[in-house]
Formats: sequence, structure tokens, C-alpha cells
Amino acid sequence: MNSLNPKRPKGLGEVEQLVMDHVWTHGPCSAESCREALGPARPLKESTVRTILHRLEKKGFVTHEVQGRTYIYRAAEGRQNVAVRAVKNIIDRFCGGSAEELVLGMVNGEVIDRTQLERLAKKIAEESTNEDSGKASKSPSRRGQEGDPSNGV
Amino acid sequence: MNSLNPKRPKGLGEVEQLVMDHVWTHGPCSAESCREALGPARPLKESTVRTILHRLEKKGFVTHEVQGRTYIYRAAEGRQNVAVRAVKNIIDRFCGGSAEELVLGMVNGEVIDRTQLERLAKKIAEESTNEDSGKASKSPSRRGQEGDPSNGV
DNA sequence: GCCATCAGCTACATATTGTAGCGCTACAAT
DNA sequence: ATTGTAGCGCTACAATATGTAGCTGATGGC
Repeated sequence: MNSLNPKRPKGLGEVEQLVMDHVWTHGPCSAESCREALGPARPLKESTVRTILHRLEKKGFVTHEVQGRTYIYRAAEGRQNVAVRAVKNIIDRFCGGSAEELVLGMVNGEVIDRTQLERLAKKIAEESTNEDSGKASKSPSRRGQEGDPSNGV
Repeated sequence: MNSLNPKRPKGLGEVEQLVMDHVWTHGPCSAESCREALGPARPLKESTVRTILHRLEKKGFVTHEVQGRTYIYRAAEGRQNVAVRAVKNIIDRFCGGSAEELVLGMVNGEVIDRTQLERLAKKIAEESTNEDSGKASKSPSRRGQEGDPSNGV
């Protein structure tokens, strides 16, 4: 019995990821829609897809609304948001909370090009200079949910 | 050459992470050393720690050398390297391979400050300008490995 | 009324992770 | 040589995560 930490952050499994990809790219859709989309690459039974969607909802990745007698699922958060949260987690676990350190590592590891980074930084700087006043911009609403997408690593 | 299986290498569990943290911060050490280090926070039996270390080695996070009749474990890769690989994986799965997109998201998500980013970009730019010719610096060796620490998410 | 849909519930197999007991071997002290 | 002991691998078991699916039941169309 190990329950020191009652909340194990759950991530996305392979199939879950595939389904999320569909939801993200095609917007709100039904279970059948997902099933068809995965069809060729991953033929699954209807109930299987429903189970996946159900778990995804439980994990907080999607929400649903009823339309007629069909459930229409939609992503609760944008792809990028999920990615950022996952990265944040990595930063906490491996970089002592220092995002800079990570970015630096990314450059060294050739995950991002220094030229790109420079360009990006410049672009961002300009942007913030434009409507700098309060640095408000449009931060993507903080998701308070504990759902931590990156349990791996 | 350590590419043993083309399977997706798993990530680090909670205890595994703790052990790795010790190895990373204290350098090469024995199983007992790890056990003692975790002691207060996580009292474990010797065999438990050995199992963890063993799994860690199987996953490629550590290597060992025999010293007398004791196994001395050492990290196979630096913390940051592991972090970067994990992030790379996230980028592939959520950002269509675009690291820029992720960094942008990080700024929006307030994971990294735009000021920090700017400073960092500047610093990196200077650096590369200095000894650009060979771009040697001390990039942490190319990891062509499939070793993917972040299966989660 | 009957059938095709679509949702929930239950189930099962496999893999991962935490945790540990057991037995074997090398070495040291008696 | 005998015994104690440190340190290792092997095996095991429970809990959870994930993939996959079957069965039951409600509902709307024909």
C-alpha cells in the first residue's frame, strides 16, 4: 500500500493521445467521429472509444455536452496549454524551477535553434512593448486543476 | 550502443525520481548511500533501493561499476539532458515539432518571463558569436537514443 | 413493435511502479 | 574452517494505468 501521495498525476496514453489529437484538430465531436478518425490506424470498437473519452473527461482533458442522444466532446484546454503545463512540471522536477536553464539546455541540445530563439525573443519583446502597460496580454487562464499531464519522466 | 529495445522507454516514478535526484546531486554512489539519503523522507529496505537502481539502469538513467563488492551507480546523463529530452517529446506530441510554439506558450503561460527570455537570448547570441566558427562549445553530446523519459502526458 | 444508436457499467489483460523477502557469495573476524 | 555479514540478483505481490471490449438499457425512427 503506497499512498503517500494520493494524487498521482495522470498523463495521456498512446490511444488517449490519438483521440485528443482528433478532438484538438477537428473540434467538438462525437465518440463515433473519433472512432472513424482513428479507424485506419487504430480500429477500435465503439465502446472502447467511449471508454477512452470517458477517462479523458475524468482526467479533465475534455468535457461533453449532450446533443440529442449523442455526447459531443470538446477539449477542455488547448493543446499548447497542456504542453506548457507538462513542461512546467519538468522544469520543477529537473531544473530546480528555472525555466531559463531549460531553455538553455534546449539550445545546447539543438531542440531549438538559437536563431529561432532570438527571433522569437525579439518578437515577444516588440509585442510587450506595444501593449506593455500592464503585461496583461492574454495569458491563457490558469487552470487550477491538479491534472498534471506529465507524469512520465 | 545502448539501444536495446525499440520500445518506448518509460519515465521516472516518484521514488525513482528521488533516487535519481540523489545520484545527480551527490554523484556516484552506492545503493546504501541512496537508501540513507532517502531515509527520513522515504524509509526503504535495502532490497527496495537496489530494485529501483536496477530498474533505473535498465531504463538507461544510470550505469554502474563494481568497486570491491559494491556497485557504484552514476547518472548516465545529466539532469538537464533528461529534461530536454522530455521536453522534446512534448514538443513532438503537442506542438507539431515546433519548439518556438512551445516557448511562446511558456511566455504566455508565465512559465518563463519575457524579460528572462530576452536576456537569455541575448546571452546565447553573444556566446555563439564569440566562438561560433566551430560551434563546439560543450553541447552535451548528441543523443540519438530512443531513450524517451517522458511518456506521460 | 422492432431495430439501429449510443451511453453506462463491468471486466480482463498487460505494463509500470512501489515494496520487500530470500538465497547466494565474497570477505572478515573468530 | 566456521560463522557473521554486507551487498547483489531473483522472484513476488499489490496498486494503478491503459488498452480493449462485451453486455445491458434507453431512445428515436420506420
